[in-house]
Amino acid sequence: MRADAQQNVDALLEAAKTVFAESGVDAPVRSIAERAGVGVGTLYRHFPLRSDLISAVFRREMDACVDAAPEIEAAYPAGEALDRWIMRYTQFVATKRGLAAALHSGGATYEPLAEYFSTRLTPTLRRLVDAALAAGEITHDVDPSEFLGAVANLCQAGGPSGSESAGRAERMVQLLLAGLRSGS
Amino acid sequence: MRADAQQNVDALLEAAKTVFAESGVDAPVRSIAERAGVGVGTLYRHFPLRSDLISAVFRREMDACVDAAPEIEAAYPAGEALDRWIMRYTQFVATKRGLAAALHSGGATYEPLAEYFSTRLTPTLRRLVDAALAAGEITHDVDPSEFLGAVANLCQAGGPSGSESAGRAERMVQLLLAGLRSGS
DNA sequence: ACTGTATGCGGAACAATGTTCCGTTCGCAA
DNA sequence: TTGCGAACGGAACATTGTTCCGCATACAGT
Repeated sequence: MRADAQQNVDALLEAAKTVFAESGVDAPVRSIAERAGVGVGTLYRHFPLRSDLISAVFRREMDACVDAAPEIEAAYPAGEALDRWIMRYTQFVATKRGLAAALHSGGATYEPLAEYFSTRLTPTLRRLVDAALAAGEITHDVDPSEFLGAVANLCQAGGPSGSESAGRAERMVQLLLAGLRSGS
Repeated sequence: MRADAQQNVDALLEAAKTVFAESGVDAPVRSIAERAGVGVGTLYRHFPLRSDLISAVFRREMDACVDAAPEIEAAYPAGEALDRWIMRYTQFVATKRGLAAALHSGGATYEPLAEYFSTRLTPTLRRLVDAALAAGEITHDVDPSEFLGAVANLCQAGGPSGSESAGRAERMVQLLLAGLRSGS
């Protein structure tokens, strides 16, 4: 790869990270290209699909989330470890405005993102749930993929008018976790 | 109101209902106008905000959901009534592709819709929850507005690749309901 | 150092869609 | 029957995703 190309890729990733944080993943492509100081053609050359750019930006943080699991597992009993990791995950998703929506848009556009998402995160949750079940700390099993999707959905901002989102997502996720423990 | 205007409003509502069911609430405005046999100008005259059209289309069904509460309350014990009504609500939201997303888009565009949504549904859930609490059938209180928002979010289609949505939303909503009953 | 070429660049051009505007039509009341 | 103002239709404009292509240039080979 030519040196200038690599430079542009880096600039694009940096710009995208900033713009996504500011305006969510639905931010206009042009604004990203502009902030990176390149033309839209350049952006599309390196990231033919919008999801490629999103994937590239969030992949690192997803991995960080996965990597946090082992130490949480080591430090806490199975049930609490599950809770703590899910809250860690919740905070990750909650701060990425529009990530959840993109993930669940249904369209094939975001398939690769969702694919990577599941591939990395699902096994981690599977292990945590199995451990908690074995320890008898939760009573219900769940499909990890479904659960991750559900939490991501709950993290979406907004809500019928009144309720400000501060803590809303966390509370609902905790309710979901509580559901894993309810009798029968 | 002139007779032809009323006719067009009806045609637009009918067309919108069909198109929304087919393609979700994000369907192009033109396609609705076309199906109704009117120009887009006419559509915008009667429904200046996109949300006005959506509101008008779904208002009736929301009301039906609210109206279902009393008979459910009369027929079942408080706890089960809560469950049944929430599942009724879940099915309503789940079949309206994009409704939840619109509701939670955050933008002021959908405020009136969300407003109406909350105004009608929140008091209903408040009553059901209070009754279940009083009967000791659930142990946690929740903010009705938050809970309704959470359920709507869970009803959004899709999910990280693998999981087909058949029953996914229902399962997660039931987990949420179970959370209301968990110890402490 | 020089040069030729393939790689990469920028942005104009195209397509889809929401929204506005205005000349024209037509329902309805006098 | 007639006149007016409400209502109509769709062209025009704005925004945004995506493609395409003429031009610039990094880098290998000499």
